[in-house]
Amino acid sequence: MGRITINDIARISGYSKTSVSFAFNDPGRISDKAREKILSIASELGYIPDPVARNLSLRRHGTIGLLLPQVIPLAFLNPHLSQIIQGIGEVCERAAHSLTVIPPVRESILDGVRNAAVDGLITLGLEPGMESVELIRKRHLPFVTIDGRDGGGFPVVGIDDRGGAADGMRTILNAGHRDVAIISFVEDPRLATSHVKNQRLAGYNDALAEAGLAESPRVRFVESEPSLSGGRETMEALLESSPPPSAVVAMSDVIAIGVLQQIETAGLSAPRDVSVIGFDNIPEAVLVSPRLTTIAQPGVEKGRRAAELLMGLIEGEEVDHHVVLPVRTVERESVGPRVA
Amino acid sequence: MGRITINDIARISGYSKTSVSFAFNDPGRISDKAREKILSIASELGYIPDPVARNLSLRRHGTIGLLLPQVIPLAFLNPHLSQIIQGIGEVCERAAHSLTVIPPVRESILDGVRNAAVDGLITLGLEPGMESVELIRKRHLPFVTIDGRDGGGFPVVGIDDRGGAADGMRTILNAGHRDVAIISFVEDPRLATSHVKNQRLAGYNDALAEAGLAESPRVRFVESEPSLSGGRETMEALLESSPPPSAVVAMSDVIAIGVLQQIETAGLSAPRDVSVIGFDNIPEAVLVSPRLTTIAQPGVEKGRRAAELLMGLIEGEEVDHHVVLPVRTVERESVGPRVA
DNA sequence: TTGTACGCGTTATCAG
DNA sequence: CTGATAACGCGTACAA
Repeated sequence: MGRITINDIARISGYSKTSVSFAFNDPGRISDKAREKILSIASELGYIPDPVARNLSLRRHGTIGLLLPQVIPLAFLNPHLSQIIQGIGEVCERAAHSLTVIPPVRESILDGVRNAAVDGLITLGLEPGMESVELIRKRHLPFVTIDGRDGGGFPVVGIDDRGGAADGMRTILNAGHRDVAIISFVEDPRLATSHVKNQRLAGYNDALAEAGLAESPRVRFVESEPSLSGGRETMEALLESSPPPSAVVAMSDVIAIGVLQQIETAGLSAPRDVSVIGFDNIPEAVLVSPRLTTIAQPGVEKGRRAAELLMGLIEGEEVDHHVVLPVRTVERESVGPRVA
Repeated sequence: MGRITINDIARISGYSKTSVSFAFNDPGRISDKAREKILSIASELGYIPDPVARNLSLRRHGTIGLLLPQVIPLAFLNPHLSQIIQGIGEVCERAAHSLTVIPPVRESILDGVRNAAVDGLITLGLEPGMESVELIRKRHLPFVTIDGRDGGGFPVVGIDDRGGAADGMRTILNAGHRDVAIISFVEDPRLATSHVKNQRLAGYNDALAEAGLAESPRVRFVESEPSLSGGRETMEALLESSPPPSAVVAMSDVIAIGVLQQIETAGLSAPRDVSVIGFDNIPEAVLVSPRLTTIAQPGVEKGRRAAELLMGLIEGEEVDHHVVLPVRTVERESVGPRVA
C-alpha cells in the first residue's frame, strides 16, 4: 500500500479532511467520538501528514538555510566555518529547527536561493547590491549575513577585522621584526567578496604606518590558497627568497599552521628562526607545536548571533542591523623576538 | 506588494496557469508569443515560483537529510563526522542537492524524521527494529545508515571496526606493552546504539586473546567523554593509578589527542613514557606532536558511499545493502617499544 | 496549443 | 457546538 493521505483517512472514517486535521492539530474542536474514530483509523493505517504539504499550508518550514559560497567539501575543511555552524546549531536547537546547508550549484548560488525551502537564510560575505541579495529580497526571505559589508539595509554580523589585523601586525612589529611577509588568501571572485580581506589588509597597513614602515621594501604581500598545503607551499617559496622573512603574518590560522609545518620541514624552528601569527583562533591552534599565537575571533558567537538575529526576523521583530564582535590577541608560542 | 503567485501572472497575462508553468518549465509546448508575454510579465513583477509548492507538486525536494544523533554543536565538534559530511557533500554537488542537517529535538529524533522535507535520509548508527527505522519506513523515505548494524533490510555503510581495533591492539602488544588501558567512549543510550563500540571492544579482545592476554589484570577498560577534555581527564586518572599504563588504546583520535595533551601536562613524553594509539585518522592526527599513530578509517569515503547509495535508492535503483570499507594502521610517532 | 482538474494539509469561513 | 467547503501554492496528466 502506497502513501496514506488525509483524504484516505477522511474517506474511510466518513468525516471530512477538516475533521481529520482537527483531530491532530486542534482536538478540542471536534467531538470525542469523531476524534477517537479518526485517530484510531489513522494509527491503524500508519498515516503521517506529508511534511511538504504541511509546510506549504503553514507557510513555515522548521528549517533555516546556510548559504555557502563554496561546495560542501571545501566549506567543511574550514574550521572557522565549523565554529560558526556550531553557534548556528545552538540556536537551531532552541528553536527546534533543522539547518539546510545550501551549496552553490555549478558555481552559482542563485539557484540555491531560488529553490531554498527555508524560513530564512544565513549568508556569508554578502554585500549591498549583489545579485543574490536582490534575489533573496524578491523571495521575501528574512536573511542575515556574516562577515558581509554593512549598508545594504540587512543585518550584518562581523568582527573588527581591521583592528584585529592591526593588533596582529603590532605584535610582530613590537617583537622587533622588520622583514615581514603578509600572507592573505585567494578568493574565488565569482563566489565571494573581498571585504574581509580588504579590511584586514588595511589593518596590517595601519600598524605598519604607525611604525613608520608604510611602503617598506622589507614587507611583502603574498597570497595563498586557504589550506594547510597552500600555507606550506607559500612558505616554501618565502624561505627561498632572500632575505627570508623573520616573521609571517597570516590571514588565517589554517594558512599559519601550514607555514609552521613548512618551517619544520625546512629544518628551521619557530619562533627561533621565524615568528608566525595567525587569525581566527581555531581549535587546532593549540594542538600544533609551537602553539599558535593568533588574533582570536569568536566563531561560535558569530554563528549564534547571526542565527538569533535571523530568528528574530522570522518572528517579525526588529533587530539590530550591525553587530560587531570583538577580537583579541592570544599570545602563545609562535611569536618571539627578532634575533639579529 | 506581497508575494506574486502563478495565478497573478496567469490573470495579468490572460493565459492559464498551465501556460505560465510551461513558459518556465517546458517552453516548447506553448507559442512563442505566449511565452514572451508571460516571461516579460513574470520578470517585471519579479515572480519566483514558490519552492515548497513546487516541491509538493514534483514530489522531489532537491535536498537530502542527515539525521544526527546529537545536537548540532556537539556533532560539529566531531572531526570524523566532518569528514563524513565532506563525502556526502561531494555527492550533493554532483546531484545538485542541498543537505539538511536534522538534529534531535528534545532528545528525540522521531520528530525530525516525521517533519523532514527531504528526498531521502542518511542516518548514523541505526539498527534493525529501532523506532526511527519504523518511522522512516512508514514515511516511505529512502534511507541509508552509516556505522549501523546490518540485517534490517536497509543499506549499511561501515568499516571493519572489529578488525581495525584488533590491528590497533596488536600494534601495541607487538611493541611489548602489557600494561594497557583501553579507553572507549560513553554514548547517550537514548540517541545512539553501541554497535560500533561493541565491535571495537571485541576487536581489542581478539588481539588480547591471540596474545594469551585475555582477562589479563594488567589490561584495563575505562570510558571517556568523546572530547579532548574527556581524554585529558581520563588520562589524568590513569596516570595516578598504579602502575600507570605503558600504553593507551583509545577508541577515537579526539580522545587520544586529549591523552597526549595530558601526558605532556604531567611532564611525561609520548612515546617514551606512554605509547598512544587512536582510531579514525582525523586530520588533526598529523598536527599534534608526536604525530598520532592510529587506525585509519576512510571518513570521506564513508560519507560519499552512503550518499551515492542514497541517490541510487532515490532514483529507484537496486543498491548494495552492505558496504564494508577497509581500515589500515597508520604508524606515526606516538607508539614506541615498552621500556623496562 | 491551451485549459481543467487534481493532488497535499491547514484553516478561514460558512452551514447546520 | 460540530463539521463541511473552499482556497492556497505549483506542476502536469488529460481533455478539448
